[in-house]
Amino acid sequence: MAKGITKRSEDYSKWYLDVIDAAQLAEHSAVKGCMVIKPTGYAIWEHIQANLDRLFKETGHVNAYFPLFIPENFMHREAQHVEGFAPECAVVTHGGGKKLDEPLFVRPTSETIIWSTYKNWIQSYRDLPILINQWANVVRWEMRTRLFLRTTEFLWQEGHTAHATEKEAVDETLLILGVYRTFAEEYMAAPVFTGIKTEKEKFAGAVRTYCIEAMMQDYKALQCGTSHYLGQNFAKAFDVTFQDEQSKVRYVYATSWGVSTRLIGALIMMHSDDNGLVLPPRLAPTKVVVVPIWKEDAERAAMKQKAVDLTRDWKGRIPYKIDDRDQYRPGYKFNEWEKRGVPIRIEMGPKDVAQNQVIVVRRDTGEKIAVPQYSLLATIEALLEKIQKDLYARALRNRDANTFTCDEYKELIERLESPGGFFWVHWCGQGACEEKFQQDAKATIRLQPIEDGGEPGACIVCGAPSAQRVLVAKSY
RNA sequence: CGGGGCGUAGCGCAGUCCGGUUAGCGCGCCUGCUUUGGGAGCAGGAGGUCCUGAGUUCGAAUCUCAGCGCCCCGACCA
Repeated sequence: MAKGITKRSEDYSKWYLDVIDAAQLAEHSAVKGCMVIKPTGYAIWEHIQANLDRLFKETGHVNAYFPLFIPENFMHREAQHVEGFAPECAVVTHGGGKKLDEPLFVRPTSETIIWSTYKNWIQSYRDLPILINQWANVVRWEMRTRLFLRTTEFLWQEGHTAHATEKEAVDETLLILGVYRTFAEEYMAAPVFTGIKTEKEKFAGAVRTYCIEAMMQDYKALQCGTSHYLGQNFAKAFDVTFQDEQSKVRYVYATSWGVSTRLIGALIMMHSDDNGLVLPPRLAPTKVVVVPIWKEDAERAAMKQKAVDLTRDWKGRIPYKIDDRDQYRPGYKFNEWEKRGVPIRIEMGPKDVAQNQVIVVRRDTGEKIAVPQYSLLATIEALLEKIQKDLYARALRNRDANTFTCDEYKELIERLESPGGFFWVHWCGQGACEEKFQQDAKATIRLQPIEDGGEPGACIVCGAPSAQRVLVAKSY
């Protein structure tokens, strides 16, 4: 059916790239590792931005903007941070035709430039908390890139907050984790596991990294967002102190958190199918496309007019398009809008108009129903919500059906290889055992549960006591 | 950085081994006519630094040397 899109079962990786191409989301640029985000792809990002931005503001955050460039010495202030990020940074050595006295790092993340600024902003407990977010681009010189999932330059938001107490900072970290979870579930229709990264996987410079992890259709994990409790690491590195109510000088506590254009990759890999892009309605730039159909010239004008009349009161309620292009036939248009992921298509020809109805087609299921024109708007609004819920339910079923507990190491390695999935296993907490997953199956511990709760057991690798299970999977 | 593949029209490719007139094909694009309820048909047409540079030759997309770039697979990562 779908020309030009590789089937998921044949080559998942190729399918992913084909969907991006067919839906006109992005393409490779003249610069290695960097992509051009095309209007449709960028519109999805704008919807992600708009909704997250509102959630951030509802939880008390404000936006600001910090420089793209970071003086080299800032990067070196926090030992873990520089060790983690310096190898993948782009560095500017010349400007205005002259060699710079001090090289400037293109930000891979903004903790250092921001905390050097916060030092000037914070003297008293009355200056706290600072709850700032910025929408920005960052650069990480990755060796291997994939559209949306990992590009040299990518767009993201990064929140950077400053607090008087550890508790307040930890609460902030968890608050944002909750925001990310809500956004993933309610907007992306993406079920996610939340948890804590291992020492090996945590953010360079963090005390603790929380994350949301989602399962893609090929059963691999994708980290969709992170929220870091940074403790006093950056406050100490940049000497950011305040006087508390008792006039005592103390270091500030910090958090940082972010999601990126990678989320678009997650949307594609969770919901799309062999016919192209499938988008959750809440993030779809165009939610409904109306395709008027005609046979004769006389009908053409009438059908076009009918499409306009039909959608007259939709403005401001539903983003829609009328595809009345003369040069394409209906079949071509149906196919095109399927590839591009518009959640609902309305087919409207002379036969339907004669019966005061239209044909409503769901992108996610292909289901076609005849709907009376008088109730169309209400039907569509309800259907969009239903599609949103159904996509979540389908993704959840896929995850549940491929998430297992496992207690035999050999079996774990085999099953990770084929058919794959998420595996809850006991782990003793030692890095050596963690590395063994990686070596034997190229799998990693995606997260540890936040709450202790599960039954104790024995580490699946070494047999040492384990308090709880952790989630192991292959990942992007 | 290691392994593989590839640079020829907007896109996908053939031609290269074995040098030879005016460099082809499919898709897309433009014009016209017929079409239009699941990717239309016919006719005409536009579109090329054959990745770059040097060399060999009467003659190079094709041979030689050097360089550049991209994609895919691994190690690093949101």
